[in-house]
Amino acid sequence: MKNFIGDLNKAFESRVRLGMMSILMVNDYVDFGTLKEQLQITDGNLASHIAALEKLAYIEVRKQFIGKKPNTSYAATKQGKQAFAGHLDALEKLIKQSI
Amino acid sequence: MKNFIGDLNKAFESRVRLGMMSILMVNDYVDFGTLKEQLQITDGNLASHIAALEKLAYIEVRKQFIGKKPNTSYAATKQGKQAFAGHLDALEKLIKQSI
DNA sequence: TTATTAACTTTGAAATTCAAAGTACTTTTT
DNA sequence: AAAAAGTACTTTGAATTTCAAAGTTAATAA
Repeated sequence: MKNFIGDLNKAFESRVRLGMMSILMVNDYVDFGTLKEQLQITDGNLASHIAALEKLAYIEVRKQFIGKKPNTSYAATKQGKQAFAGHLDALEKLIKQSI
Repeated sequence: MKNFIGDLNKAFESRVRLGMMSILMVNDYVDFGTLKEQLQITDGNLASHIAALEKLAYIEVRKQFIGKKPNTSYAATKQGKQAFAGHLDALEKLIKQSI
């Protein structure tokens, strides 16, 4: 009976950030509006989760204009992907030992 | 790009409760001291997480004496195992779509 | 010029998590 | 017999986290 919870990354404990990273693992540059829609949260809430992941350098921001509209997009950094993969690893181990 | 975070169970967002349930999925009746040692938390903290899961009827309590020492043990209920399995399912989907 | 849109920031409240200390009851040690 | 220790808590309060709502900025559209 081993204990894997020590390998879980605190940054990904929240379901919102779990969802965000999951989306950003397979999509390069997803914009604010899309994230908001996918995660079904208010923009203030999303902005603060983004800030948390950005502070850890797990995601990066790209600001541009599409046509004449401002568009902010987010992508997982290499570090972010690595960290998230590690978290998923820990989750998988936990799942396996739970079966 | 589907979104699976809606299927995650809020009761299992905390790593402590995640760890507890993971232990109780494969071990029938684990006692307070063992859980405390495995999870590396204070007894007050453990007690409150236990209370949370008990309130949801995800775990049940058995109080007995072993020799002359009081011994309190916990087991996952059927509902608890079901709920946890559902949570792990959601996590697995999230993991799969993140690869 | 007023309204709208995008992407925030700020504020504050609610919820969560946690450690520390206290408690009750018993057993062990001195 | 008295003091110390163990088990399993409960209570308290503080720190952290999460969240929604409202306000902000800057640009565009009506």
